[in-house]
Amino acid sequence: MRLRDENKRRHIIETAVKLFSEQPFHKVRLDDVAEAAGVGKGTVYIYFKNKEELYYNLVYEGFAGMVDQLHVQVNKPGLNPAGKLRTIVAGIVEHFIAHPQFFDVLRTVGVPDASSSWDHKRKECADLIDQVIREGIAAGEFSDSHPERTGLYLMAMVRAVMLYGPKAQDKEDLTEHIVSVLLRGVGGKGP
Amino acid sequence: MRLRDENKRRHIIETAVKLFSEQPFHKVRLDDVAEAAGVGKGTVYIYFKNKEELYYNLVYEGFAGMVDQLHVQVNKPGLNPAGKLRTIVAGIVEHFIAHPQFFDVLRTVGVPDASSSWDHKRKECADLIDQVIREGIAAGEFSDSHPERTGLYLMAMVRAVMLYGPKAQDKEDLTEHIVSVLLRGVGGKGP
Amino acid sequence: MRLRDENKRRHIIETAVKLFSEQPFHKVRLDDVAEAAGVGKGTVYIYFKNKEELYYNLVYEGFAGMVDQLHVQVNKPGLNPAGKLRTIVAGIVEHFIAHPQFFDVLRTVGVPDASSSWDHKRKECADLIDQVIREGIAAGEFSDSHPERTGLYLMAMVRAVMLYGPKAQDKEDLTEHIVSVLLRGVGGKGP
Amino acid sequence: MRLRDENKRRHIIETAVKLFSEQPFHKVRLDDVAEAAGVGKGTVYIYFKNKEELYYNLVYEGFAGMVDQLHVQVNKPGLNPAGKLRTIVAGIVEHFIAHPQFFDVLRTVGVPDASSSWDHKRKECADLIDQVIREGIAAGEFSDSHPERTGLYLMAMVRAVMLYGPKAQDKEDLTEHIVSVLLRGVGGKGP
DNA sequence: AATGAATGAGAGTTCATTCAT
DNA sequence: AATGAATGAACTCTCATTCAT
Repeated sequence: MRLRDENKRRHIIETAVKLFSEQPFHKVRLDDVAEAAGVGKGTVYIYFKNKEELYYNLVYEGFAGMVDQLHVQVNKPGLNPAGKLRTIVAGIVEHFIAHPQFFDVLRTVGVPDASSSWDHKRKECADLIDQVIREGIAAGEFSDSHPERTGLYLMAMVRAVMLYGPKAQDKEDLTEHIVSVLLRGVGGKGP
Repeated sequence: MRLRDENKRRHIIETAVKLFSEQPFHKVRLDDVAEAAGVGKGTVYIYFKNKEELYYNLVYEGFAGMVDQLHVQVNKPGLNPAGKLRTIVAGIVEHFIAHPQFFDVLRTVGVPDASSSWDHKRKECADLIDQVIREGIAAGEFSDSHPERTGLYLMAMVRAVMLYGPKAQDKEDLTEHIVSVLLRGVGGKGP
Repeated sequence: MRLRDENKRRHIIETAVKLFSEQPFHKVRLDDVAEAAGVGKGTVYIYFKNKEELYYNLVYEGFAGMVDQLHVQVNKPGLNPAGKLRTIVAGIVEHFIAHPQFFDVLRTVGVPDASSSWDHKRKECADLIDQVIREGIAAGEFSDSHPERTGLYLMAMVRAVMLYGPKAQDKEDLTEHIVSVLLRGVGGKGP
Repeated sequence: MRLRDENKRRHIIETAVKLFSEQPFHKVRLDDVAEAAGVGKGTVYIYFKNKEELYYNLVYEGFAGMVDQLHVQVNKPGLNPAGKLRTIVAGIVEHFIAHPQFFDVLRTVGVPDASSSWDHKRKECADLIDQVIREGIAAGEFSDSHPERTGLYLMAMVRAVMLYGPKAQDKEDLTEHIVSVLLRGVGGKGP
């Protein structure tokens, strides 16, 4: 499994993402992946040990890219906790509007085992949100008895809307609504 | 596919739920389902058209049972909108603590296509929440620009905590936290 | 509910013997075996774990049948040691003239590992010969410093002639020659 | 397929002999041969047309070397027919004790087709023995109705002991025993 | 109705061979 | 000449589905 050409690897992954988002794992044939990527079937096996590993890599790399981006965006100076939260929500929303297949991919097979680097990255994302909330609590702006859960909530909310909500969503509107629910809840008097 | 023996049908479904919660769809063999249920392979095909249909039935029936229960509980007299919301959250949390495999099933395969009765039931659940929120808005107690999304949020939040949160969760505490985030958000000053 | 059919098993084995005798192991495709036997590919896997096991069974059962026959024939009353030796040689020669593929099969892949039941059966055959020779020695008719080797020699001699000798061999003539070499060697004066 | 570097060719063959003696033909991958020989996979194809040809060459060259040696040894002056026979047996035994993989190779795959130069060389060996026996017959020392078979017997006897006999064999003892069986048989009274 | 032996399309995977470098 | 990444035909094997009993 020598990786001569990192571009070819990326190309195979990107092709596979497309296919796995259209059909569940067991209906995507490796032949199709190879053909769609314009490489031989054996070539896929040079870059990935097997079909599962291809799939896990594809899931992981997509998600990891997003989380890495979030880190950068959140740490830009001049953001208060609420601004950071909005930045995170906006980042996640943006990412999944740009890559609508991603949640589909997660949906069709699920997730590797809990000890995987994938899970680690998801935790990293949850921790990022957790920290922002704790920062807000420390600043006296937030109040949350379980910030660690709220990170999970946030990701789940985006996921749910992306998967089950109406297809065309206004990016800003969606971000605002999630941020609003997260910050103020629905239990206030109307403005 | 007329169901001769409703008990046998239920038994097959319950056995299948267990298997599908442990492994992804494509790794559960119909042989295994039949053997675990203690029936012949052909018998499964008497009750279900094929593997997919078995799976969809199993997902649907679990979810449908929960939604039907929610309807009953929410319509009990003497509940204000916030109380209804709490009832719904508590119902969903309770159901998935009692049937932890159910979300695992959802995780490992995903969901049938959008036109299915399954989706219809999910919409029914979302609508139930939607109505409660609109009721709250009408009563001047809630404010939400997109109540239809909030139904999705609620289900997603429970799902996320169940799947990715720590294993042992206190049922009341979890319910309270979700209700609290939903009603007041995290953006308030601490008490 | 059809029952596992021992006849079908035998039929598959016999078909496979034919194919394995015509081509080396790695050139015989399981598809061909199934097709030639007139059964589905999967059926072969019901009766045999995999291609290797099919092959080993086929080798073993052919050889075991011969050895069992030899036991019977040698123990017929009224045979002196030389007669027993002749009986064994005749038996082996006869068997491999009747089943010319057998040695071909052995030739094309060789033999399973030393601990197998196959090896055990070969040893049983060698021991049978060994005993006959020791019997002859005890009776003062034979003399052999290593009777255990001579069993190997005998089988090898038949094998060599069958594999590398001229195709059409006279059964009696061949038997006589081998017996003669074994009993008197070639180092005597002509008659 | 012009051989640039005869040393490299020999090195590949010797490496391959080792691998083919450990596993049957279809389990030895050309990758393994190349890697074990420390050359690129393509390099093997410079020296040998394909895997089969590599194998045949390896079998042939090993055997041819032995036969050529036998010719030399047998034609040394001062040997009577029995001495020549003993020389041949000793030569074959010696060769296969020195190169135990060789028979393993024969065992694991068998032999190319009958028309090959390999078969020719085996015939040459059998003829050598045949001639010695006929010489003995002419000299009134031997008697054999089918000397052409006896050549086959001799080679087969060595092969059988090498493959299936106990691992550690005394070279002289083994030679003596084979010669003794060949010359006098086992059918004499003890000394 | 119930069964499980039989099926065979098609899956994932391997590996001898090629060929651009 | 030497290489090893790339190839894809062909492999072994699986498993959803059928159907004779």
